[in-house]
Amino acid sequence: MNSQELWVLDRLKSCKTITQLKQIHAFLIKTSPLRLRAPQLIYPKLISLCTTSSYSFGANLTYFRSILTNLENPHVILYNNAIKALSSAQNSSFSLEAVALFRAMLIKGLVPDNYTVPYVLKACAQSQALREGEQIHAHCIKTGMLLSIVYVKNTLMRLYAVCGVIKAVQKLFDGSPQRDLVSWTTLIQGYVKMGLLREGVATFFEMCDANLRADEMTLVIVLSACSKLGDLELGRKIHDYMLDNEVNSDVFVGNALVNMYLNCGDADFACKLFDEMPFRNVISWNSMISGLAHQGKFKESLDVFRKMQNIGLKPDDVTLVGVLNSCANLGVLELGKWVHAYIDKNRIKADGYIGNALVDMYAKCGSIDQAFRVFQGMKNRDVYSYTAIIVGLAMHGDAEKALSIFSEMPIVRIEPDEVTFIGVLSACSHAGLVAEGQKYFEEMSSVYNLIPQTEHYGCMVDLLGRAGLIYEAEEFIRNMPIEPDAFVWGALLGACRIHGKVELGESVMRKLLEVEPDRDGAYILMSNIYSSSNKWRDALKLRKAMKGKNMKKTPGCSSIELDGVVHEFRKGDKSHPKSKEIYKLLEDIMSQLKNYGHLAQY
DNA sequence: CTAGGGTTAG
Repeated sequence: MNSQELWVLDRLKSCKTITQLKQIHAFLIKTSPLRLRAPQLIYPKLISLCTTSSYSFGANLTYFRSILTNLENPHVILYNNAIKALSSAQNSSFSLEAVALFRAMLIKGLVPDNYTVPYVLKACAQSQALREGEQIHAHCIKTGMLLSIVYVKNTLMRLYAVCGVIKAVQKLFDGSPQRDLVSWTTLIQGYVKMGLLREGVATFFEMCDANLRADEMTLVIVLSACSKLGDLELGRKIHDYMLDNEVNSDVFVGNALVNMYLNCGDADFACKLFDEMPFRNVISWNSMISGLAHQGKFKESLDVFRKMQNIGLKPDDVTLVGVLNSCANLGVLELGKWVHAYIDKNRIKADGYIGNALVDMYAKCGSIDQAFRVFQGMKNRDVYSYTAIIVGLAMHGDAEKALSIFSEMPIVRIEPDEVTFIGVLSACSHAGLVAEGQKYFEEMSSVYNLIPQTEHYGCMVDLLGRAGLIYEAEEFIRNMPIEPDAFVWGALLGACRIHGKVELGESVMRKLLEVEPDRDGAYILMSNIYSSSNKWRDALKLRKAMKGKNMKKTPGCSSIELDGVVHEFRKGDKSHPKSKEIYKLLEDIMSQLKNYGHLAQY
């Protein structure tokens, strides 16, 4: 090899960009005796550049393909590398390109080996290309690969699992002579992905019975199933299994454990585990932030976010969605606005999850105009975006705008779902639009194939009841195809309160107590009905009857934000450091109100 | 050069 050739090879080694690579390529063709071997020399570097750095296949696909087709007698490995590289790209068109390469090599007479097939199947799974996957499945049956290579069978199972064809996953699993840990894990994953959580966990126990020992990956999936089930007892069982079998707790497992304990309601233990984790990543923090919010511990969730800020860990979009969710539920507009500014500053696009969370946050914090602006600024709106703004507008009493936005949905071809209709019906209810509400309720099933849930029946009872159509509301409940629950009876009792229906109220209260005997809501509403009809004696009797029972009280709770700190107040709560002064001020206000002739209502 | 892992809204 002469010095010029060595120089070229050296250049190739240190080449860092596609542009440089193309220059070397041009040089090779024009002046080097190596020109015939140019594709062979360029090709590996091109693959590695496309896979290791930010150079996307998208921009270089044509170049990439031209090199590959110019290779003389390309070895299967070259195709394998290309397919592997394409299969790890995010873009689904690259996955189809991987399938195209697979076809091309078959046409060239090359025989795909036990590496090619898992790669191309991975590409299919990534883009959920079920049709293409099925064709490759057929190829594997014909060549006998399916039976002889466990990798092939497992990646095929994975393809069907991500496409939601759980029956095909199970069939492959059942028909397989050798099942390793990956086969079992993929089967479990298939069930969990489909929401068949119990089946997934049952499969895990079957696996244990088959004397296979689970590793970290399997357990992460099983823990996430327990988390979604909210079954603490089951979750603890899995945790015990891990301790018994000395499963190594890496950051994935740690996160899954924290998440499981949070979603199953043991927040204290979750915090303890979180604190003890030797290594935490952004997902650990996200798990805490959204998990605490899931448990209604919004203030604690924001405290965790603040700690995350203090250690200087950069939040990602999942963090921000969680924080916005907590802001929305606490009404903490200031922090919500800060998140919005942060999003703008970091050029995160306010679309998808983030946009929807922003709309919801502004709506729940009372800035409906700002919510609307964000909604309008979103490029990609989905059913969640529409529902957030419709529910928000309904909450703010702007039924007209809520319904007008709802009427846009068919034009942009977004199907409303059950929650959208909660917004639509409550908009009608608050505006007294009885006929419209009835029309929408009817359309829910006749046009959109949605089955009304008790919440929707509750909205309808509220709609009729508020409008004073108490008899119609009762009739509506009698004709319900499902058993009325607390939602429905509560709505009717509320209507009795507004319209001073004492006798009906008494019978509705009994119904409400039948379905929800241990909550105080029915008593409170009824005692309010008595009080507002000046039946003080009855109100007092009811309060006394309540005291004798051990009722679950829905605690009155409010919060304010001051200089970035959330202060939370519960009924009878004296834990705030300035509690004495606060109560003193409240008393002052009450006595001043009295002086102005205001009578406390309850 | 092979397969299976965690967090996300109304």
